[in-house]
Amino acid sequence: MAALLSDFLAAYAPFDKSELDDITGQFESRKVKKNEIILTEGEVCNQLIFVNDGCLRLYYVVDEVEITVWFAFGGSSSIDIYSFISGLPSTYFIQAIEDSEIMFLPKSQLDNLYLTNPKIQEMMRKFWEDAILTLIERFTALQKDTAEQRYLNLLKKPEYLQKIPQKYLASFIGVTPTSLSRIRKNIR
Amino acid sequence: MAALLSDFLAAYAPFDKSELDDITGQFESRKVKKNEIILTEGEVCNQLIFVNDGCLRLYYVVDEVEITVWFAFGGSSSIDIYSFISGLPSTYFIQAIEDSEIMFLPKSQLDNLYLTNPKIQEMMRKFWEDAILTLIERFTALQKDTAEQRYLNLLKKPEYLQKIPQKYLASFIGVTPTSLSRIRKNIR
DNA sequence: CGCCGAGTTGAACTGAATCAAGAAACGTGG
DNA sequence: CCACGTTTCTTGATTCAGTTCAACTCGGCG
Repeated sequence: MAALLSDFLAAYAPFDKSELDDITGQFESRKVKKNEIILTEGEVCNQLIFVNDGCLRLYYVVDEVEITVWFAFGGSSSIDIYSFISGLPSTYFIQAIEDSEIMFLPKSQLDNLYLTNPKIQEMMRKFWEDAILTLIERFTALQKDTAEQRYLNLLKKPEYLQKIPQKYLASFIGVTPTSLSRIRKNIR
Repeated sequence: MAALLSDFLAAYAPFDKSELDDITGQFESRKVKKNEIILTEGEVCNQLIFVNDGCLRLYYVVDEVEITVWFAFGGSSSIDIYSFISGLPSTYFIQAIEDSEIMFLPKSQLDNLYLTNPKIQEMMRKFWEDAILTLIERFTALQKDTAEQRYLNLLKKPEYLQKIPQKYLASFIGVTPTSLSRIRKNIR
């Protein structure tokens, strides 16, 4: 049923079966269509969003141009972390790249869980630790790698190339679609 | 005595006085001279480092060139977060920019604290949340602001300009010292 | 079949890097 | 407290990676 989500949570803290059932039972499930917007700029991201199946992308818009910063595939989470933590209105959108099934838990409910089960603190601590490692990797890549190197690294993740249109991948690695096209040409 | 550190910890979880004394008592204190290296590339960063007084910088080296990624003033922490979390050897150096007094807590001791006081989980969760907000802000600035805008933002933090040599500030905002010099020229 | 969005390609442009040389600031020892 | 050497900062000339704008091609879908 919520096996993927259970596995996801169990990776962060030593929950037993009944705890996992209790926690996953508090998530609500929802199906979203391709291109549907799950979070809009200006809203507060006050839900933990977990992708059961499909793929979401997180992006922001500057001067009419969309900058994609993250993709979430089945088995992973998709949140505007900044808004979620700070409680401030989001500057991001979350959109389904394909028909997807998502599970979400309101932050208010998470706050309750903090009080009832101390392992939730540990889970979220480790969840954030994971997020930090990813953020630092991306930050460093942006600072010290060339666009071509960043694209070569992307090639190691075939699921990205299969599912995600090139125009989204471009801003994800920090270039324009035009440049990404040229990078691909050079590599062949 | 360890008042700064107490305040720092208390900002993250509702510790009472005796808990704070207990925790801060487990930190060791050390004085370091200007230019002294506290963490070297290749070492694992297995200590929480808190700056009591002075200023440290975190940087890495690519092709003989130093890239500074963070400064820590008195009252804040200075860790290679990536190595600390992952347990992998660090790719960074931590160096004192001026004579400083630091306090540090080995990770093994932090792991013990996790077991003895559940509030420590909460503290570290919120500590990471803080770190994430900072990381995202810097990531976004690097992606969407021009070098000049990033410098203008730096101007809002006078302590940076006072204490930190320009050559360190340059890579911190993602440009070469040469470019920073030109940016400053244009602004006047 | 025709259209429309995605991707490619070319030409011109631009922000920042690089390389090199000179000026200013700093600190260390006499 | 000054003099000298070293480091930091500035400035100029050139190069380069990546952007911008525009035109064209391709492929899928109504």
